[in-house]
Amino acid sequence: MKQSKNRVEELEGILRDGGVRVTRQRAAILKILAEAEDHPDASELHRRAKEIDATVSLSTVYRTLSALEQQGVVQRHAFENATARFETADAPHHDHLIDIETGAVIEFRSDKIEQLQAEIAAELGYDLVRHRLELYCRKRKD
Amino acid sequence: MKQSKNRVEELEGILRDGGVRVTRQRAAILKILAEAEDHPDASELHRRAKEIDATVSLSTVYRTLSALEQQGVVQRHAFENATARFETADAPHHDHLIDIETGAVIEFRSDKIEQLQAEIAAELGYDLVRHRLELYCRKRKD
DNA sequence: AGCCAGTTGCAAATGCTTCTCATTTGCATT
DNA sequence: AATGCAAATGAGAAGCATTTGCAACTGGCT
Repeated sequence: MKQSKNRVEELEGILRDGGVRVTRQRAAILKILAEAEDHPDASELHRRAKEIDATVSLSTVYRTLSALEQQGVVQRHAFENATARFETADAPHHDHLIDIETGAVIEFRSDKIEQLQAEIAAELGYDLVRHRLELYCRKRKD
Repeated sequence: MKQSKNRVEELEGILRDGGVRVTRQRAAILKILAEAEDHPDASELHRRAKEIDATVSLSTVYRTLSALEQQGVVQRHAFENATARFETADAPHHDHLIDIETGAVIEFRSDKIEQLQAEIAAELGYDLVRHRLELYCRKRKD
């Protein structure tokens, strides 16, 4: 929260450097993204962004997310039968554990798994470009 | 191929036991699925099924696939920005490597990764229910 | 053979996402 | 500060894969 202003300015800089204009609407969306601790979808981002700038349209949210994705500052996730969800791409690579009861998303990282994946691809004669690993879980009851 | 007739009869038995009628259309779809060596999507299945029974509609393909999925004889996969693809659920569990140039799907299995996934979930206080692991790769050139 | 809930084909509806287009706006240049 | 213009915008239409409503059929048990 305290740092989100800096973070937003940093993101705006990345956009400008990439030749992408920083409009009022985009600034609002960036702020929301920088503050988000969860993995909101487009319409949730729209809902939140409208509180900063009521003129933001859903089209613009989608267009901005695509632009941000291309600039590499946002990542799009398509979890099981759900709409696309987004997060800023500042954190190092990680995979996701999804609570199938609440939809909550927990990030994790396993270097061992990362390495095994590359090995498997290599064995099959391929170079690993990217991967998707999602664990659908239920909170342990006991 | 030689065994697909038996396989189809087996699948039909599963359906009947599950209280699901085996109609002309469903028999055609089952045959196609049993013969498929790839991971076709709904419209490809439709195309193939129509060669056996021209009356099969795309709606029925979708409805049948849902029924089969519920009976546990078919698995649905939603790979990156693509339509859902299906395969019979007879083979033991495996994950998928997708050739990002051709869309080809290769199955693989790593007990080590399976085990690591369960460990990660446990560490985070969860029970792993199911998971999705997809490797998006490019064929090694050299 | 006859019944009747389960199935079907068709078309219309969905829901997310992208696109079209007329209008506005950022911002580099005067 | 005013100008020019490509980029961006809002609103709504369009796309696309998938689902659904409905009237007409049909498995499969009696």
